[in-house]
Amino acid sequence: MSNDNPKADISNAEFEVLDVLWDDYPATSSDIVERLNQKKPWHDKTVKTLLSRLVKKGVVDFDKAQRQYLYRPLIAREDYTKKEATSFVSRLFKGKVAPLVAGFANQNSLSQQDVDELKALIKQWEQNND
Amino acid sequence: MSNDNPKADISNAEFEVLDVLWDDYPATSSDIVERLNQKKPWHDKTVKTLLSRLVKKGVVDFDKAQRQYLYRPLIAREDYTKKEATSFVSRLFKGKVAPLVAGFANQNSLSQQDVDELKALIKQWEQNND
DNA sequence: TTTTTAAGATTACATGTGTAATCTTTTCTG
DNA sequence: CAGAAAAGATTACACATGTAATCTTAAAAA
Repeated sequence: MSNDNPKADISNAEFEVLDVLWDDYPATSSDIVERLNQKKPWHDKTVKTLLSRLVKKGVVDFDKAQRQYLYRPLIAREDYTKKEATSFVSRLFKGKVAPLVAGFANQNSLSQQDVDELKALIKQWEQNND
Repeated sequence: MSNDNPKADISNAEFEVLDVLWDDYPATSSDIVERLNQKKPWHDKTVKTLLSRLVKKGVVDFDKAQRQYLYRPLIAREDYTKKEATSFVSRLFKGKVAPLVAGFANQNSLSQQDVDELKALIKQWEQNND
């Protein structure tokens, strides 16, 4: 069954499942359980429940392969994270990213690599907006 | 009653209340309701409930002034947003801010001002980490 | 072929959350 | 002073979420 308009929010636990699914798919529920168990000691029944909820919410779908299901995400990780980031920044920082980055900076959570990447982004941006 | 270790998560609705409280405090519940109503059509009973929950969670406290309460936050907005941002970025972007900013950039959500601020942050950072 | 197993479906259940309504008590108002 | 209004406390209630256990069914094993 497919759902063309993914709705509803994805809960924290559901996100963890989606997260490992994004890493590599299609995947069976056992695959997913196994990957999750590298990090979270979740019961396989729990993971199945979360998968079902994701399917019901229209963000994951599956194809049947014998008696197992092969799950795959219906939304791209980048689209999801972009949307979430936008809403997060809008809620907590009035839509401005700089203050968020400032928090990282004054917390010593910025690495040289982060800074290099930010500089590259800025250079790129300036080329497009001269 | 005061609670020295603010625990528990702040829900979305609770955050909205805290958000306007941060804007100016101490404030009575009516003040808060009024400010919120600039944006959200929330019933005053609803706001009271949210305030109570914030108090119970130890993130807001109050002093009695006659029969009204004067509410004030027990945590600073900056501390809260910093913590939330860290956990958000860690969950969705493996802890790296740059990819988050990249999402904004390629979505045309970066303004000249954002870029200026980011450049200033970077300059600052480089001075501290030469 | 009978039995065991394992996949997914269904059910469970406590706690959180959104969204108030009602209750209690204390001050205004007339 | 009696009644109305208003502040906070308590109660309500449906839906979401975390976290599974049980049920059903089909496939694999003996």
